[in-house]
Amino acid sequence: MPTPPALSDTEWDVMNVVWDRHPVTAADVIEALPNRSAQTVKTLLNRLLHKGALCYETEGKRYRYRPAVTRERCLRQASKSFITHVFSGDPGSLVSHLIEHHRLTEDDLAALRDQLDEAKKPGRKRRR
Amino acid sequence: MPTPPALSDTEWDVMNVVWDRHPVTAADVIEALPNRSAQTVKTLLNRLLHKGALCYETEGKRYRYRPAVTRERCLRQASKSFITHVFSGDPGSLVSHLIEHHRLTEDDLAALRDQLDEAKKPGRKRRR
DNA sequence: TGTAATCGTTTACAGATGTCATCGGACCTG
DNA sequence: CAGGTCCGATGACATCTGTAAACGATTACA
Repeated sequence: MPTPPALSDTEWDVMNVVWDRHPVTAADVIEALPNRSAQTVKTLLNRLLHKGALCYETEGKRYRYRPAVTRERCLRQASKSFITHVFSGDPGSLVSHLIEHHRLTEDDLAALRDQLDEAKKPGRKRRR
Repeated sequence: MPTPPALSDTEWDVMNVVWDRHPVTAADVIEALPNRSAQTVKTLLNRLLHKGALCYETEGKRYRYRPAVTRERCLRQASKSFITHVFSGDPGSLVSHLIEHHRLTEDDLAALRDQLDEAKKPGRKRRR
């Protein structure tokens, strides 16, 4: 279980498209990211291939890209790094900050309440 | 209200020290960050000065650094960017991810529950 | 059939990042 | 006073990022 490759902001944008709709062609990703030029997206796909975040099968001359790493693992990695540097390693203060400063919907809040109750249950296994 | 300067991971490490104990000398920061070489820390302090994140007063030949931007503003900025790219703009799913995958203490959970209750109060003003 | 549109690949490039070495001046110490 | 020390400033440098042009092969259309 090697560490998943670190992703830059724009690489996350690309990977999110791939995770959401794989398999995808370059054209699909380009269409999904109207803010970046087609060339830029192509470069990013290529870099992600080389850093092992993507894989592909050939379909005619096109590629059909797929994730080569799970979103889950990348999210953990990124969140951990973010918390370490930005929130001095304290996940609690990040959550707190989010609830205070980033508008959550009523549904979000309700879901979180449920999740907290769940997390509270005694005897629940905590992952290390 | 100009946008606060973007901070890199190592710059956050430095800024957190400054926010926690300002005013600080370079030596203070170097001591607080044993993982980086003294030279590296000095370079970071210099860059942070030039990008307007720090200011200082002279004390003899030393500098006494202070934050030139609030941690609050920088945190918002960084969290927003992180959510946008890594969590596709959905703060709720970040909070959810944190509760699931990043161990929070019982105190954290209790505090969050209180915070949620607070956030739930009807008629509470939501920021834009 | 030749020409334009597609694709992935390669090359480019400026700016950011992380890490340090070196430099010139002030200071202290013997 | 001379040599070492400490300080901030400056120079270096490899790598990463974001953005995109140029290239060669292939396909599709006129």
